Amino acid sequence: MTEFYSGVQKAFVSVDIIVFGFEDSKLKLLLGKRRMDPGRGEWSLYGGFVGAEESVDEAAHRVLFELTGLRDLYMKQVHTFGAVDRDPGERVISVAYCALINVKDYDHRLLEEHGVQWVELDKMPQLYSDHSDMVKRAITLLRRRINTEPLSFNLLPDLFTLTQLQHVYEAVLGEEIDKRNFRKRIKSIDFIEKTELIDKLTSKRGAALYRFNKRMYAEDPSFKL
Amino acid sequence: MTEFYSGVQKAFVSVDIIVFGFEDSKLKLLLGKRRMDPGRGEWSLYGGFVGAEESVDEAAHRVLFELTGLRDLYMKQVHTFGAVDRDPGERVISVAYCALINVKDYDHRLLEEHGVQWVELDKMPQLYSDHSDMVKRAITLLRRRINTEPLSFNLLPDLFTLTQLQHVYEAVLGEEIDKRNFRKRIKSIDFIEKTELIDKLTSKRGAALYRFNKRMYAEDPSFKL
DNA sequence: CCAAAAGTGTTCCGTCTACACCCATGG
DNA sequence: CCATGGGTGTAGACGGAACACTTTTGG
Repeated sequence: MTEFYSGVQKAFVSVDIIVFGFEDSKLKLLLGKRRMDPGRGEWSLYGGFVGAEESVDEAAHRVLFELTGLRDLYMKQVHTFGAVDRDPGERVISVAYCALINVKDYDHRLLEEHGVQWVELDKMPQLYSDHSDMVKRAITLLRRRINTEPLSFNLLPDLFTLTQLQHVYEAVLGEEIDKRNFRKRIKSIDFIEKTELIDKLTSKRGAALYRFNKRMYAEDPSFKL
Repeated sequence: MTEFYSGVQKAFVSVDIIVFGFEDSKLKLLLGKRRMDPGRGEWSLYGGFVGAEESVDEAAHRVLFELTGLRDLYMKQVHTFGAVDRDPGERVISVAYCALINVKDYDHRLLEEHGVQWVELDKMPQLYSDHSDMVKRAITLLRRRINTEPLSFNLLPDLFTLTQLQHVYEAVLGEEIDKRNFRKRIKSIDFIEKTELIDKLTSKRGAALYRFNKRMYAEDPSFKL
């Protein structure tokens, strides 16, 4: 049995996480400058190695927790990158994951601690190794799925206004959306609940706050925007 | 630098390939009974380890070539499976790929040589380890993409009738499609060319043979069925 | 001559899109 | 009182879904 595995080399397996946030009507991601070789000083995603006693998914959640201090965040596997020389040092195969978080939940002290910062997607610098490809894939995934899965709420606080929600869609899809058509569609989705609460921060008149009702969604998990 | 990688264990990385074919209006896949431990005798996908000097994608193509003797087949990465104990022997992380081939191109002598056979998707047995999950993911991927990417042609010969093409869609989507609506949509796609050739094998009257024009598609790669 | 598959249009209905004005309030 | 963002409805275009009969020919 061991003979069956012989003659094949092992590899390091890592996870790299594309963490998306949303602020000022812009899609942003967490990037840092590498503090270690190889690639010291280059812009890069946050990542880590898969340990011997954890699954790849678990590793991704552990690393995301390290980075954000948050658990149970929305995260999906994006793609696995396995070019021979993608890491200049050793053979490292990396599984990219995409996470969505509400920037407001993020403890800003952690930014410095991990040497990362929020960078607007539109102003993304060139990244280390194949990390730019990882981001590209993650965005493609987001765009494909945002209309068929209730992703968007993960980028917002529990309570949000319809204008905020619309801005999320506009930022992800990169195009403007008609306000009245958007709100019409939202009204037809019954697990997006209007609350009695009103947000007076962003407008003088005040805007109704809405909430994503997970239970109601779980009962009939279909989504079409 | 080497110190940076220390304290982390390496893992075997493998590829497993879900090979879809289409015959008798049915979607089928290539499955074999494992000839080796662990899991000897269980139904399983065909796979192999990623070598030290090849990328993961290259490994997938190499393994697919081993299995089919064919190159340049349509293949996409599906998902990476990394549960700690997914392989009872060693830590093996596996990247699943999905390939589409025309059964007619497949050399049937290879079936026995590799101990595999075409199994109807609807009659798929329980598979080794997490291979059933791999198949499930691959199908989800197929269904999502068949309407937005020109996949379907990869399951058919170069020349095909519209009825055959419709059967591919019906098999993948698992539902019947209205013939007139289907043909109307096909007519509006200009890179599906009608040839002067006629297929007299499946019907007495004869059916026009069509062809997917890759060049025309490459010029304007948009697809919507 | 009949069974078996190929081929062909129209109508209806629901959905998406375009589009402009009034409201409430803080400063 | 006015600037700012919140909130609302309708008409017309478009695309998808339903639906049945004629044609050809091998056996």
